[in-house]
Amino acid sequence: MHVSSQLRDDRPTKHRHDPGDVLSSLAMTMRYGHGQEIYTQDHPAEHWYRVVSGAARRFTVQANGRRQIVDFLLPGDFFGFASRNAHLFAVEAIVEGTIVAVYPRERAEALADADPHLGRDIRTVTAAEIARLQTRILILGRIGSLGKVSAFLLEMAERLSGRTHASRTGEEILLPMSRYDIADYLTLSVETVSRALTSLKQCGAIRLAGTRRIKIIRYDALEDNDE
Amino acid sequence: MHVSSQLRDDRPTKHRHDPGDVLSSLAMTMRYGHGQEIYTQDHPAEHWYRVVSGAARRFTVQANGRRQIVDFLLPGDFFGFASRNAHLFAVEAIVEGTIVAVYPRERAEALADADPHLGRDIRTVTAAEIARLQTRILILGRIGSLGKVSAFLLEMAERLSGRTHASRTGEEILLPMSRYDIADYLTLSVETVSRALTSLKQCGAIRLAGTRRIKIIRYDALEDNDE
DNA sequence: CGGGGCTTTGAGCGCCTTCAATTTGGGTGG
DNA sequence: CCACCCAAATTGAAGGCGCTCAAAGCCCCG
Repeated sequence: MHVSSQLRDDRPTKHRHDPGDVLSSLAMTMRYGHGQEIYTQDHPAEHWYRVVSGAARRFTVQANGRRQIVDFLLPGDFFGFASRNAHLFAVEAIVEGTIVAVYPRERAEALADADPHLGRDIRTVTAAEIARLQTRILILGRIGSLGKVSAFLLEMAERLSGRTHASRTGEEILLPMSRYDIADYLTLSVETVSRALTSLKQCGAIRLAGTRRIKIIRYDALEDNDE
Repeated sequence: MHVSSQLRDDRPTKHRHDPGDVLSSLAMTMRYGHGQEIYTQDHPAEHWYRVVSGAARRFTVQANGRRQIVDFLLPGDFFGFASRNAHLFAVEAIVEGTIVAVYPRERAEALADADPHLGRDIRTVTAAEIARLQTRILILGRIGSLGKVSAFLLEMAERLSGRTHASRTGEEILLPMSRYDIADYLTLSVETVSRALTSLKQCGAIRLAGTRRIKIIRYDALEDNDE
């Protein structure tokens, strides 16, 4: 299955000075296979990153062996700002052929020092990551599997289909991640995720074409699952 | 009960150029009473903030009426970076007499434009907030009430007692928040939080003096609750 | 066409929630 | 200073929901 077409970064540019453009002189683009690591936990934080196409998961493996996915990284997302010294989490590509732009941190910082506009852009980008994580906490904080899965679908629909929150055209989305990934993202078991999806399908809120093509039929039905 | 003595900001300064010092020329200090709001949800993001003393909670009230606490803000924590336009969450002081430094965002940004060093410091501060939120996701992602409450106690012990992770002197910590706050922070019911604390007390991991003075006896016992 | 991983479905159980009652403790006014 | 008061905290009992264990499809890829 090819997901790259769905995941291509074709969002409209919001700022006149796109951080990616200004930084592009420093960028190396890397290509990763399915499941390939981009960096590991405790790896020195020598770079900033940006997903160009594909998708990745940021995660950690806890002492009990359970894998916790901190968040998913989609086209346009910057990542790697978390720490000044070493990364707290590992990052792996999810889909085959994920393209990531890599910026040497020291030189990027120097560039930001010289260009206040870039500095502002970077603050904007980090603020966006903070907002994303805070939204994530809300999803995790939900109780009930239907609420979690519903919120997850709404989040992915918004982040995958060009972030245009208003344009709920009901277009199909193509999930780049497996049920296991969703489970470790929502802190649910795989079985519960599967049951929630079939439940949503049977009540007419979504339509499933294959396992990863999902069309949201009734947004209100998903939003009403708030407990 | 007076908690202000415990919560005074006496952490050692890590950086030569403390962002708070450089920004201090812009700072207004505000004082808030118990439960008083610092800003509300959807309030225009016109300021940056820093907790000087006391404590605050960042939260939202969901459609089902449940209150979700996104994180606690303790002395030294900056907050308000989340969005460029409007705050996604409300912030309230928890303890009586909480002191908060307030910086006008536009002028602070201008100052950051002119002073690359301040720009870096702000990036460091936002990176710290990102790391805090990511750690928070790990705590929320735990399953089991003992694991959540244990992780919460370890987090608070580290953040309240000078962030010196190594110095596990076993000193008492004074929780600034109620059981209800802890419950809404961990997505548990108040009763479960209470039961977990008594359970930890009875197995000798912690000692309770009153309801908010907690002494951690055996750190390893708390860390072993990782599921 | 066969294999193996991913997904779905089923049954029983444990843990957290809910509802309810009691106790503790901090704050206030006499 | 003490008694009162009410919110916060604790404890108990019953039920629901998601997890675990188990097995059967489904689908992609060789």
